[in-house]
Amino acid sequence: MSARPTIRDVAREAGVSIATVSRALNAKDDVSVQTRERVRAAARELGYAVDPAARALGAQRTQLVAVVVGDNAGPRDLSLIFFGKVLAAISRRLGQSGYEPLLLSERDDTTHRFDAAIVIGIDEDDPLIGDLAQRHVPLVGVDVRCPVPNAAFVGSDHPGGMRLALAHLHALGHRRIAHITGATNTKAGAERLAEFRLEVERLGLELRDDYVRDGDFSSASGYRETAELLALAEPPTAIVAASDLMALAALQAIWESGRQPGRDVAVVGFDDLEAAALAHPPLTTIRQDRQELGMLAATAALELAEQPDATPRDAVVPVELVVRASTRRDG
Amino acid sequence: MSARPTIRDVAREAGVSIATVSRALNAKDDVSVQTRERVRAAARELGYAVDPAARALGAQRTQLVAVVVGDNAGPRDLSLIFFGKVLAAISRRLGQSGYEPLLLSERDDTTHRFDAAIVIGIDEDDPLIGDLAQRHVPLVGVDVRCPVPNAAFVGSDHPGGMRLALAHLHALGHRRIAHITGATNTKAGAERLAEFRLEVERLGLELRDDYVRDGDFSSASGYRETAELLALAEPPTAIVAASDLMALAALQAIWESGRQPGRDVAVVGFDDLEAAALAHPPLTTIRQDRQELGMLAATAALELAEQPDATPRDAVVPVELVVRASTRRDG
DNA sequence: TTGTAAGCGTTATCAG
DNA sequence: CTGATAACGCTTACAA
Repeated sequence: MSARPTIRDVAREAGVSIATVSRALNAKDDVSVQTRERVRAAARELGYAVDPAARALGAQRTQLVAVVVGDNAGPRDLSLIFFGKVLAAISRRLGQSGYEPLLLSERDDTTHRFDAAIVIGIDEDDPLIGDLAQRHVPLVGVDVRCPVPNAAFVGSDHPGGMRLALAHLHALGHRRIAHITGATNTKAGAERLAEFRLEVERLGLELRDDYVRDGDFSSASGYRETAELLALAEPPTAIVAASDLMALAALQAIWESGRQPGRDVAVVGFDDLEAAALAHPPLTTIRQDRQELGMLAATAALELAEQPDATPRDAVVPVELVVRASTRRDG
Repeated sequence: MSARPTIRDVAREAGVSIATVSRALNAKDDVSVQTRERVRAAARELGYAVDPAARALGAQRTQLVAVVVGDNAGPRDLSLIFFGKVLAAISRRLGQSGYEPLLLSERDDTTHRFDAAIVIGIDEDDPLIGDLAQRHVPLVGVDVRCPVPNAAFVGSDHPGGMRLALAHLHALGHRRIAHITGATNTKAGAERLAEFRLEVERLGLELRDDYVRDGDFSSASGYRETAELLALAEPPTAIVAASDLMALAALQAIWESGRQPGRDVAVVGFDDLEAAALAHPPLTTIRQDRQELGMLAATAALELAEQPDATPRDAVVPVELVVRASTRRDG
């Protein structure tokens, strides 16, 4: 029994034409309130729901938002550690407006059509961005500034985060502060590094080349560079790592050198992953509001999907210093 | 310029009818090889790609697989910590076959249509499962046994994992072993608990009620229950936690009690999250092959999508004991 | 405010 | 093996 009811069934039930049903259900303003209510009642009665495929074909909109999670912040699965929460928030926000996220692989043949796309963790010069722009897909970059017109941007306040970290350490009396960078082909990595340099000068500290170490967000690089730092003739008393994963690895390297993190070397991370609070000692870190990031990205995508000519506005999400024992002398 | 080419353009270019184009492109067997090649060439030439909406309307298949990540393993965002990697693998595998994952929220109005669904981290009696089954959507459960006919199952070997953990600890000489359970409304939580009981008996150890503590996978519960265990008159010498998050929290509680994890109390986790190796001491754990889990789930979904009457087969993915310092006396 | 009817781009049926 | 042609279910001018 029960083939899915179509718009025609609803029309019959409500005693109107299918065009009217369509209008009523899509909340067009040119339907009388009465008819609209009657139609809606009929639809509810029959358990009718628009067929998205038919709608897509007829109206050229799919109610789908593509989400592309690249891997410039670590291999793709690692990126999902960071972005999982963002993804969840995106999904939630889109759902509220009757949209749904389509999870795209970066090198997908991208067969499906969608009304907007959110890109995360990909490079600014990724050809994907050009492709999408050319197809007139409204774009939202999360921590990615898409170099095309009409793309929205949502990102964390990375420079602000670095300032918070350095101010905190400086206030604790640290003067020899090192930075293990993230991948500098990402906005997060590049901005944190740039601000580190500026702020170190601003604080009147010496900007030593050997205190700026190339990492790539991965724990492996964090471990490696920390070991190098500790081996210096004059090791730093504090390390700011551009990711929690690197910071956790730093703690490990510090323990293994016979020192005690917090007491002997202070460590600050970035992100506030779940594991940060569970570290030993618990990790001081710059928390990013991943929930808010996702919410804003989704909202921007919806706006652009519904009026592609709207001028996309940038959103910079504040970050927060979370102080834990890894920067405490009595750690 | 350049409206997307349609099947008609390809037909014209190749000098055949649109019906033939459709057949050729869909690899039907009733097209001559020559025509097929000619059509394909024309399609490539024009940069033609099927419009998925039109296809969905005509053929009743969307090339979409819904992925529902519930939150019975922690709030939704937390679940993504575990399942992010699974998700990535699903996405990759689906992409290979021209399908794409649609990320559904559990309480979504599920407007979109899809050819199969993969459910993760939801309860077996979640109404969603019934809904989907009724709509004749082929189902694949990851660590969820869907109580409907024709649903495939993919899961880790939880009992095997527990046996590995206990055998390891027993071999190290531990006799007072406790378990902090996961949420027992999940297969992972329930099976690990059940096997813990069986195996403790099998090893000839005493099965003490106060050594079986109710957790829910979250770090908070891990911390709480570990503290309780340490406060016992006769605390255990080893703890098996049903998740790494709980195990990491256990390490913390142990440190804070003035004991040293590994030396004084051994800890084994489950999952092998990225953070496990970065803990202090690094965490011994039962690694789940999340990549394989996702791959198998996607493969099962594809099979069912393409022939819904195929008998779904169960897949149990082996787990692996990863020994690190948290079970080493010299930890 | 509402109805009629022409697409939207495929797939599938049925002749040929 | 190939070609017409009728669905598929909806949106949207255009008319009324």
